Amino acid sequence: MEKLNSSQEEAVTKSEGRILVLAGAGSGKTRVIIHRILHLLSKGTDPKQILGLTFTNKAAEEMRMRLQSKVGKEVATEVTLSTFHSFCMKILRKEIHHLGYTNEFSLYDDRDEKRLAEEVEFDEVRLKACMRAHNAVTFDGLIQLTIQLFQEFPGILEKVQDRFRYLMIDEYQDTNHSQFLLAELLSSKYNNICVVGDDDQSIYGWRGAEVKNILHFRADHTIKLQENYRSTSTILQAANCLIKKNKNRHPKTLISYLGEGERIEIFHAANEIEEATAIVTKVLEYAEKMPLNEIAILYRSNALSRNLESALLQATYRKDGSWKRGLPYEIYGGLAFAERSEIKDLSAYLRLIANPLDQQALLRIINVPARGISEKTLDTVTAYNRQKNLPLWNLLENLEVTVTDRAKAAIGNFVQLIHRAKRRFASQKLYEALQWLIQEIDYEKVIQNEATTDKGQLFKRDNIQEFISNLAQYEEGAQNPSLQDFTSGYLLESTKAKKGGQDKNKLQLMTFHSAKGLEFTVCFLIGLEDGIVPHEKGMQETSLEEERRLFYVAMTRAKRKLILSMARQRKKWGKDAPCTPSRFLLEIPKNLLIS
DNA sequence: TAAATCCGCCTTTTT
DNA sequence: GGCGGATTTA
Repeated sequence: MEKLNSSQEEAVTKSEGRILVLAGAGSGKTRVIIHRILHLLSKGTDPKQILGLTFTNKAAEEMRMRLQSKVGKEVATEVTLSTFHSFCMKILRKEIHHLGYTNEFSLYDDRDEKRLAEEVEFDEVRLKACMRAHNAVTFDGLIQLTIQLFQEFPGILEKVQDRFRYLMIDEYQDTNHSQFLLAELLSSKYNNICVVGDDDQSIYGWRGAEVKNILHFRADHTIKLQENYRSTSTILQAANCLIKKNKNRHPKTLISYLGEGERIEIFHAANEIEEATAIVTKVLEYAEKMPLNEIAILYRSNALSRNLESALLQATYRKDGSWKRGLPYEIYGGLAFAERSEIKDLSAYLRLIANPLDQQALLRIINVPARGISEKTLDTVTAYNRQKNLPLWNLLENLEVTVTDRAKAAIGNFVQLIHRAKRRFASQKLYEALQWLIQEIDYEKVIQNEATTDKGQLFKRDNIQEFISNLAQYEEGAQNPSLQDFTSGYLLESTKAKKGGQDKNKLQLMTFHSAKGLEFTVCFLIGLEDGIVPHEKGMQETSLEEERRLFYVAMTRAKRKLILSMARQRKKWGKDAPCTPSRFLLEIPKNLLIS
């Protein structure tokens, strides 16, 4: 695949105007984006004027690497390739003071936001006022406030427009309303915007993504990339037939050049246990012909991995002349590093030290470890603070509420602690101050309390060490290291659980959703029963289309071999329940299947 | 204040 | 069947 095909060529060279590139699964989307940038550069465009927005850091990073290999590091770093969120974060850290926040604002994650929303009884107006009082911004707020900034201060918008004259957006089918608005604002002066995506792979509607953005994009030119370089024609035909049933889509048909390949296997097990053991047996067969990480087992929901995991642990097989027990696997979708309680606690301390208005951070750790500030005391204090409309922190510093003497003393100690911490963080290395803080508050108490097993405690301590060294690393590398920058970076860079050892030779297990963008030689799709695929809560007309797209995404991950499985009976919340095959299976032509 | 028990729910999760 | 959140109990 050295040369670009004709539609890829067209997508690369149409560099002016509003361009819609409908990039089917496996059609060389990233390659087109990279070549587009190369094409712009070859015409003498200043790399600083090119902006590529992605959804994930991984995608941004991959693009940067591929660009770097073509034009070298120096030019590649001049091109801005970033996620929507970090792009907006950079702007807001400079300009948000125009909107009544300070540039030290905190980033609230979904839980922080939810808790606050409950507090104000889901009153949007009060919520927004509270966010400002806390000097905090939510994920989507990063984008909404950037829009607001651009609308209220056209001068700032124009500066940004003049800087970024060529805009490219990856995975455009996943944009939500504010991302759509942002893209329109950014491109409205020079009118150069190229959006790349696949409406058939829009699977995040439930998170606010709007397929209509890509379905109704006002395009000067639309280019369809329909040549697939990933899968056999059998797999593609099946996927094409399935997705054709959707009404809301740009019609397209993927074509394969890889030959027919083998037919799709269908396997109907008696129950979920037998399904799992049968799959493991088949995996062992394929494992003799290829590295394990070219094989994936995909499922609709995380709960379906359980039986597989136990079957994998029990699997016995011969390798290098001796018998082994337990097939190595890697499972995606554990708790992200930043979501772990010990990391959230320490981040909350850092957030509070950086931004005393950050009330969610304050409330999270005011009694962690337990220091005698009870829920009741907190209730009294927060009620008073709402009534007086004072920041909670100021109230704590200047306690004028009737609480018990014990509580008063405890709060006084806490306030002193934070003041001491502030001085520490201002006067020594951040990571050293953090080490001091962990000792000072005796966080070990929390670990012993929360983790009952030795293993669990060890895990938490490891995570904390990891967190400290992350801070040290950050401090080393950053231009102007700051706590708020560090803590929000943690949320923005979804640092997933550290990938297991360097041994890449592990079977891959993940949900359909997490498989998007990946490919495997052999794919098993399991639990293909009505109620799971499509999910029982997604059976209405519109969500059914998204469920179908999700199944389509899952099918098109397979390069050479696709195996579909289901059970006649499956334990549902502890009880056996009969199952019927997924209605989507009926949409695959029979001649492509074997059972 | 913390432990113990109970109740209600159950998807997917790019930042 | 199992987890998180709420409520009760020591």
